[in-house]
Amino acid sequence: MTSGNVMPKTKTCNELLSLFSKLNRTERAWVLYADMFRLKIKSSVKEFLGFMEILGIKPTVVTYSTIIHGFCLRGRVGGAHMIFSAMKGRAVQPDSYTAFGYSDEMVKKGIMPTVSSYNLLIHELFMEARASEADCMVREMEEKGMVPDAITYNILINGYCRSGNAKKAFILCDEVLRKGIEPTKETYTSLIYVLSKRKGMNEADDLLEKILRKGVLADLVMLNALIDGHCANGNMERAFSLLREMDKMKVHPDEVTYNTLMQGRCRAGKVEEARELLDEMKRRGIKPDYISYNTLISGHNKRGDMNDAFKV
DNA sequence: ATAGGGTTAG
Repeated sequence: MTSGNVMPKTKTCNELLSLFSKLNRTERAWVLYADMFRLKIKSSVKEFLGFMEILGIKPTVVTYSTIIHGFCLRGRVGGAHMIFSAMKGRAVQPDSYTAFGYSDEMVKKGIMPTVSSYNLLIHELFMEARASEADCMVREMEEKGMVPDAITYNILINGYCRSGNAKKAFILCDEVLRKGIEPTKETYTSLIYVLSKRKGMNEADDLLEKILRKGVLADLVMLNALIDGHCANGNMERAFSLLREMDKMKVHPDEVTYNTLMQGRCRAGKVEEARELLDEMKRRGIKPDYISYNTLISGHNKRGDMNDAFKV
């Protein structure tokens, strides 16, 4: 639990604790020993499964999903894919990872991928920019009679938005609505983000209005993305009117909001006005970060007034 | 029980 660079989440800890509480004293000693031991060796997952086996605790699909997640977080993508293949009963290369049950033995033990396991892998494929394979995964799920859930769709929509494929993202959003799944505010943020990046500011504004009408509360990240779109397209008036709307909606702007606005003003050659925003954010108790200063310094630099750049 | 989620510079 303590090894590695990934902090366990509360729920994970609860899981381990509940596991722990089911053990007798000797077994607890073994687990503690295992944990201590894991700090000194690399193959912690193998060890963990090994001790589980010794203790007669059978891993479930959740155990393996948790392991897949851990591998993804640590960038051990190959391992993640292999465990998933093993869950599907596909023969995997008999190497060190298969030693403790990552093999087609899993199917015999009744370990089959769930929607959650698929979601893990679909997300991983998007992180690796392997969108078409992610699509195949969804089809594979559906062929097996599994139903993609809201999380599956959020992964897909966000993935396509990040790669700039707005069309595909909107098609998926329609599909979600058709299926009666309620998109979340994060889904809409992804869509506003992609519209803003693709200069579709009218559509982005319309979408925000539609969302608000639906009763979904606008939030900071969503509005920041929209403000950035307007700044990038030189519509500073609209950007600032959104800032005022934020205040009205009691959504408190943060350093990202102000950095975005400062950048917009710098881009328009209004470095002094951008500098005023630095004071304004300080007055409002928002702490400028390194991006705030970089933005102003490079704004001055572009104009060649190095003295002012140093004053920032 | 495990899984997803967003914004700013260069």
